[in-house]
Amino acid sequence: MTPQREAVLAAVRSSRVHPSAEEIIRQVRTTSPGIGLATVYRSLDVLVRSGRITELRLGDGAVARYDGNVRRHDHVVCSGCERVFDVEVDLPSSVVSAAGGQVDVDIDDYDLEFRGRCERCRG
Amino acid sequence: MTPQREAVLAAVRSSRVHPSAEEIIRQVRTTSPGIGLATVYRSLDVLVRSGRITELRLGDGAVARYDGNVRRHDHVVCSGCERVFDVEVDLPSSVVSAAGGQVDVDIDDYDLEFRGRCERCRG
DNA sequence: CCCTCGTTGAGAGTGATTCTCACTCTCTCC
DNA sequence: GGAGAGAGTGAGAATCACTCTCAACGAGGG
Repeated sequence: MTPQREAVLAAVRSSRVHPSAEEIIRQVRTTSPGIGLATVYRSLDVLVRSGRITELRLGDGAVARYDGNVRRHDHVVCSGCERVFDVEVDLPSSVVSAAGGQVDVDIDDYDLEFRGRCERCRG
Repeated sequence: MTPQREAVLAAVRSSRVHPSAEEIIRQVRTTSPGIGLATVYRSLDVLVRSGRITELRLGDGAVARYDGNVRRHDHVVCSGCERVFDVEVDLPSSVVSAAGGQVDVDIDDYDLEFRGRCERCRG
């Protein structure tokens, strides 16, 4: 762990908004002004591979977002403002086994993303 | 609907592999050799907006894939070969309402993606 | 000290997608 | 049975998020 990687990790962990790489670099540069773009991307990659953060592809999937919460959880995305909220729901194992029963794949994980309108974006 | 859009729609509908734009253009050019790349992307956009096909972002989300099956269904992605399989599972409405109970969002849809290893990629 | 090796920052490169623009086609509407 | 308007097209440039390359740096071991 180099100071740059620590700074990136701290930025992801302290954010509540599932930040993109661009938001992370903006935050990190407030404390480490000289850090390079490539270093941030490399640090994110290292942190994802070592299980310290997770990478998310939400909504249209165009940009990667990062989550400092590595406990299993799911997301709700507002289709108006694209904000992302964490939720903890229990997917019955019968659902997973139902999926596994339909194709010859050993399922070991899943991603569940809900979509809707938040209170600000309704009406 | 122009001939180009018909050709793109036919290519997506006839494919069983959730094709990317690149795979679609390759297929479409076998019957419409002069079609341009931009036209294929524009046609895909029109078809998605009109609900005739759906766009998927699976796995790392780097490339968009398209699905001619617009009935609600979910996907299993092999983490080895990245092949995508359709499954029809029933997410209990209690799961959706549990998610909706945790955040102030009116949830109207969800995406569920399973990951695992297919029979070819095991071992 | 000095060497090695991993890491860094800058900037070029990449791949998927989108934009721009001149051109064409298909409709009206005289 | 043109004329003009508007949508759609193909080619190529542009964009965007990200990844690679490379020279320089820096900590640790001998």
